[in-house]
Amino acid sequence: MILPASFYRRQDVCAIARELLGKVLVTTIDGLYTSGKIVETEAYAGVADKASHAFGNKKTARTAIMYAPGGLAYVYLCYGIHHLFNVVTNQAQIPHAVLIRGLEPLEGIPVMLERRKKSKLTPTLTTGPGSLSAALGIKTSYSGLSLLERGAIYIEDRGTKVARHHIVAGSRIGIAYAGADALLPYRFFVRDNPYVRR
DNA sequence: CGTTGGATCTTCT
DNA sequence: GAAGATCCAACGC
Repeated sequence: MILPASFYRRQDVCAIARELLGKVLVTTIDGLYTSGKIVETEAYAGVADKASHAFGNKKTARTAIMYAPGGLAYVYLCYGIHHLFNVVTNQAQIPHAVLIRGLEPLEGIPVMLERRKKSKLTPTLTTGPGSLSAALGIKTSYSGLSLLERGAIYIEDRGTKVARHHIVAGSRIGIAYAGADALLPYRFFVRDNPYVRR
């Protein structure tokens, strides 16, 4: 089943990030169906989190959708090249989000290989947030899209459970500028999964 | 195997 | 005008 609004609109963004592990991200973009199991996520805890785009209640044209009720996509461009896919969580005016960082390919693998211009399946196909977005066809133009219906992008629960002892928490990647907040254990991933960045 | 640097462009100062 | 929630090919060891 597609994850409902009640899943996304809870208070605890870290719990949501942890529970997204094992769920399936599905896209139908340019008429092509692709999917993959989520194996790595990061939580961004809104106005008090220095690593978040919404730190200090900052609102810009780009970050505005983070202030919408949970259940939307937040996609933005990083380093001018990479489209990073996030899920908006919590209630309206509380700009929490979860970055999807790693995916284990399930369906549409030939399509993903074509989009990444690769000839064979290796973990680099969908390891890392920029790579997985490219493989699934996600672009910044999809920012603000609802994940609650069977549209271009949604997230499903297919009954896959990740055992608690297979989930590891650690510090987030690439946010050294956030000072003490860079040390928070807001990154979650599946232990020993090849599609998690080492 | 570890390190380095180039690609590329939106966003905010 | 500078920096950024990155990736990977090309090196040197």
